[in-house]
Amino acid sequence: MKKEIKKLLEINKLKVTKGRVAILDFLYNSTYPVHVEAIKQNLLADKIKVDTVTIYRILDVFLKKGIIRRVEFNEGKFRYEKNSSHHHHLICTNCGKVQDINDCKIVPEIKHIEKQYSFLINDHKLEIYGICLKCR
Amino acid sequence: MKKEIKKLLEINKLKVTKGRVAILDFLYNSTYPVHVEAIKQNLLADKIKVDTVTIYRILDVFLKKGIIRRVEFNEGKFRYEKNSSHHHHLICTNCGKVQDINDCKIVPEIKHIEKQYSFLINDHKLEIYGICLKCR
DNA sequence: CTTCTTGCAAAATCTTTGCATCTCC
DNA sequence: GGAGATGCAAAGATTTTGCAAGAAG
Repeated sequence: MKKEIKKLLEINKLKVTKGRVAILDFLYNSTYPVHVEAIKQNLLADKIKVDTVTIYRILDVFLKKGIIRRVEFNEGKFRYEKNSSHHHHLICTNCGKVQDINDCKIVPEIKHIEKQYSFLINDHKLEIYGICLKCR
Repeated sequence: MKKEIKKLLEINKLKVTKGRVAILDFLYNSTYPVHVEAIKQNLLADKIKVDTVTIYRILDVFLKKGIIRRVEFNEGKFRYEKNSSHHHHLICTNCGKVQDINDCKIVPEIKHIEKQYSFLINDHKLEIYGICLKCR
């Protein structure tokens, strides 16, 4: 649904351009965080040519608007994902596959840490590393 | 205690050089993960000159031997820490300070995820972001 | 003395910046 | 038409590689 993508851009006072629509569409349909290179390849597969620099700039704008999130999985580069509800990640250390975990059950423990360490906690990330079913 | 550092190198069949001793000493006395640049500055403060390339290579060797660990906190560069017992990190998003959390109470939840998602889990990382006491 | 380690130079990656041109509203 | 977005070139930052010289055991 391209309409919803456009609406999302308009709500955020961003001009509707082919690059922004395509990137937002891709990120909103991906079930895990992706690299800039993966974004670029996906656009190319749809015959949409957008310079890498522009991709970075579009991602920056989305990040500032809070539309997306930026994460790192010890790979030396960033991944980007839609800023949906709080969730965590399962990462296969063999094939690199990333899977979302949607039910976070550690909030009580986080609250406990907040008290214990006198931190004002805003966010937390849980990454779980292992071997996926296919790679066994 | 430089002696223990040297012993650790010998146990791992690594030649004892001033760079290795100094870096290992620094990492074992730091209470949180540090950047390459911080390592370099620390060595310089002790009048120990080691090329940045050499620092990377020393860290690589330590990583392969399992003496240290490499982590990322969404900063676009790696941090390194001694490979001590399992623990997590509290990160101040204002001043960048990182504090270790030594008691991990989420293992039962990890076990549950392992079953639920059919992953063979090897490791997990919990990062908590907030504002530290000083920065409030 | 032999193997492994280091330094220097250079390159590879990923990301950011400057500026002129183009596009959306 | 004007503000904002893009492409291209170039630069910055972090990390890796090649090779000759040096140090450890």
